[in-house]
Amino acid sequence: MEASFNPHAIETAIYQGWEAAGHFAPKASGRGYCIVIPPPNVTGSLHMGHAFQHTLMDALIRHQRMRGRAALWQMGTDHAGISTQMLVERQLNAEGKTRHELGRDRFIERVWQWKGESGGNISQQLRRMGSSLDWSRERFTLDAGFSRAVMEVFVRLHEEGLIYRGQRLVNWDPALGTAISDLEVINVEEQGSLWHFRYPLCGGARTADGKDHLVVATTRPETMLGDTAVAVHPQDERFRALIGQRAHLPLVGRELPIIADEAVDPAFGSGCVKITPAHDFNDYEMGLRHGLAMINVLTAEAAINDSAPAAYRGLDRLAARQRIVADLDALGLLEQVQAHSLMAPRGDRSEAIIEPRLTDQWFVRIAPLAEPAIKAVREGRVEFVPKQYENTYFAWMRDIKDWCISRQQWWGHRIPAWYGPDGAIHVGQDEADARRRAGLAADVPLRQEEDVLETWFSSALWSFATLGWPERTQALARFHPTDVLVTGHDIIFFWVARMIMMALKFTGEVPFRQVYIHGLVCDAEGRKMSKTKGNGLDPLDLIDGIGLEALVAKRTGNLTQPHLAPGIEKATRRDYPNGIPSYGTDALRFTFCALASTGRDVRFDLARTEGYRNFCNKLWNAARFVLMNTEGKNLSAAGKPGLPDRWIRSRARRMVARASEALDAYRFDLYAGAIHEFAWREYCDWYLELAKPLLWDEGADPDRQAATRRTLLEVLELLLRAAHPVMPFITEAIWREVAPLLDIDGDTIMLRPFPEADDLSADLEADAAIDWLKAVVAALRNIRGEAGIKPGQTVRVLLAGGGARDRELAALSGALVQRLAKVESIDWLAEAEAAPGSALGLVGELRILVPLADLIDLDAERNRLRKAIDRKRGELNRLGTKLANEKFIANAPPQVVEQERLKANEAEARLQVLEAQAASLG
RNA sequence: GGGUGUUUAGCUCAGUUGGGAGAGCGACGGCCUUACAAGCCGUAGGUCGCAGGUUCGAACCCUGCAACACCCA
Repeated sequence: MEASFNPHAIETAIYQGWEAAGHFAPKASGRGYCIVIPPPNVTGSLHMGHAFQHTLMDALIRHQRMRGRAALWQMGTDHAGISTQMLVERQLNAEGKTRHELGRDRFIERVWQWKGESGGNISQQLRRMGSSLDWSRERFTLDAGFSRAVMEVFVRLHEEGLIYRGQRLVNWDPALGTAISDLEVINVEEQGSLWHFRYPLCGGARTADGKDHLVVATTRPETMLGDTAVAVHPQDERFRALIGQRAHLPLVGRELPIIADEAVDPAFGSGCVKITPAHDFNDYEMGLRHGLAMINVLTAEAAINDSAPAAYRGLDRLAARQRIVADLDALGLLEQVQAHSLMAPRGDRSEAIIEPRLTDQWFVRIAPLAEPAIKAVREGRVEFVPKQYENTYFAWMRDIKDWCISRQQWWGHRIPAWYGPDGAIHVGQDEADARRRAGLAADVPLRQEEDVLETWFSSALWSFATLGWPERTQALARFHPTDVLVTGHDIIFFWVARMIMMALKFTGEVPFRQVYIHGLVCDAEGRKMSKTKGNGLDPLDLIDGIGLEALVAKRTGNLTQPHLAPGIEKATRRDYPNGIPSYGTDALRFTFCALASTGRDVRFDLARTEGYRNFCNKLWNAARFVLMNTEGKNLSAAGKPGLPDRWIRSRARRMVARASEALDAYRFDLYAGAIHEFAWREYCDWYLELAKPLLWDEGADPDRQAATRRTLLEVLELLLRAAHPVMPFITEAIWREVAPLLDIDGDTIMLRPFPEADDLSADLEADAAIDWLKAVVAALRNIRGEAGIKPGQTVRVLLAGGGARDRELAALSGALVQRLAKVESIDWLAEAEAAPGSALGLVGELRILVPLADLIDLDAERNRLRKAIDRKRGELNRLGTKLANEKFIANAPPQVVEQERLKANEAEARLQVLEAQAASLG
């Protein structure tokens, strides 16, 4: 083995070996265990969120695979309708072309071509993460089988009346030229204005205070072109008399009815509201209630259309806004303009301002699907981890709105509906099917719907369509419902909820039994990592390392807002003055696990990754040590293990129990902690050090030495298996060296069993003995450190006090103590013998004395004692007050009181010893 | 406006049914001890956001407040 850990030398080759050997496929027999990957965008690239969740999923899959389950991690990618189409359109634009010039078929061809070029990117990156995905079953939301599932679902929902087409007010993205769903709209607080306009009253009517006009306030003046009413609150005395009268719509010349509606807030603005049913969601509802006309005044590009007066036609909405305000002002109808902050709706992809717009769209009638999905969670058939997120889910599901599934786009599943010459709609799996269902002759001309389905419609089928549905495949029977879904809280509504609804509807089963919701990956300042903010990191850069200039170029290139580049560059140079060193996949994975506590967002901290890279190196070197001391040596199993051997096995049992429990509870942080603590703090810090003196003692019993060598190997091998789910590469590399020495069959650790705590026994005697030894060594090291005794210098030790148990343990472990604390001799002070001037350490009743002679600085020792005495006095004070409290004695459970008494006695005794020692030093 | 979460050592975070505050990193001091200086040994550092309450006893339970984050309208 190389002298230090070098991840590059091992990772790629190991992964290729696993893949070539087919180790990622579920084994033929055994109970199934399945996780479906949240499908990454097919042309996307790996970001920190992916790296995070794939680490967790891979740890779960590897753990279950090692536990003997037929573990399937189902791979697949998403066609990502809007973002992929946007990307390709941008490429076209760069060439000076548009998709419309190309036409639908050639455009789609072009997207497929792009998928062919860049679609392998994400797969390669997932491999670099060590993800044990079953590539042989890889699916794509637009592949033939999946598309069939999508068509099947659409047709059946339509047949049952759960999909309908209708004219509704939807969120319209003018930049993309398509409707989008409520979830794809992000409301951003922005500074705007509130314009107050006068609408003259018709027929000489007057307000209660004698005005001949009403005042309406709006943040979007241009929509006034589509006003069809003015509304007031029915109880509002100021306007009560005007209800049923009419107002004059300036610039347009229409007369608007004045209506009464409870939804009007009399306290907002003037108390009168202009109503534009075709361009505002509240107004739309009111329009339906009152049977108002709905006048669409915007084109698909959000310019003013021909329903408006000629003066405004063709103007962009913002230009029209200026013109209208100016014109009203000129007419003396602009009463005032107030600064006003408002929540502006923007498209999550395009960032364009969304316009509510009345269009024909396809919808899923969602309430009948939501009901069983709510029930499934309430009954615990789907369980959220952490449980908290169930409330989020319920809240959304309870007042869920019908789901707009049509998109005016080309890249996606084209809606399987055909229009007859009479405009009638015929739905079927394909055109022939539609004809057959409708009983149409072959010569009746049909025109297919132009719209495609939104991406989330197909992803909603992910749990079962990836497994072969609508065919009744073996995979479906074996792996569905899947065991757990691992995903971020940002897509509970987009995806998790919809999968639950669709799986219940079409398979009668929940899609997964548990949902583990992890946090989002944020930067050191706690901001969500994102490309546009330039604060993201590429997981591969952490694995491979990257120089500063390359990092700057990467972060500032391709920004959607190029003006941010200088700031990003500055921050990058500040945060990563030397670029990023290479940490390797295992260190990165370990970091993610260690940071993944209870579903909260994680601030990614490179210092942690560095620490875990060091941990990898530690493990690597421990293995080198073990191999050096075992290869070609006597490994006979004849000898009896010694106390340290028994102790480390006992500790290993505890580690395995903690690790398994943590993984089962999705506490990846506790799992990582259990591995880290055992490997470093117990196996390396203590066990290897305890093993050295025995291994290097030429006079030692060969069988005992062999027993220790075996223990070194066996516990290391066990540790590797326990750690494999989180650090697959390094554990595999080391395991291949270690396994042959133990005559273990098999060529990969990933198919070896995960350790079972029950296979190891707890050894209380060894635990106690080594605890004693550690305490004695710690006491000696403390004396040495504080007194400034040179590391190379040996000391003599006298033991005094203590009981029979201390004598027994000293006899057993004295030699080890000598070795670990650089002690040349240990002697017991006779009962009556006076102690020489010494530094003192206490372990229970046992006094550990290091005779001063000329070794130590007297002042340093006085100081040390004083600190110990102060600490002990403080403790005794606290206990004293507590025990003097009659209420405590009366009310606390007797065993607690007893426990406190014991502590007080012990503290008292120790304090006396310390004080006597202090007195003896003068 | 409604909801959820967070607030513990300089930083990032643990803290399991309420019973003497922990880890990693960083800091400080000392070490090239034949696996590892990506290491070893030792040390220091916290009014557990604030204010009340329940309790013999609160980081933990209850109430209010504040700051921050996210979700929804």
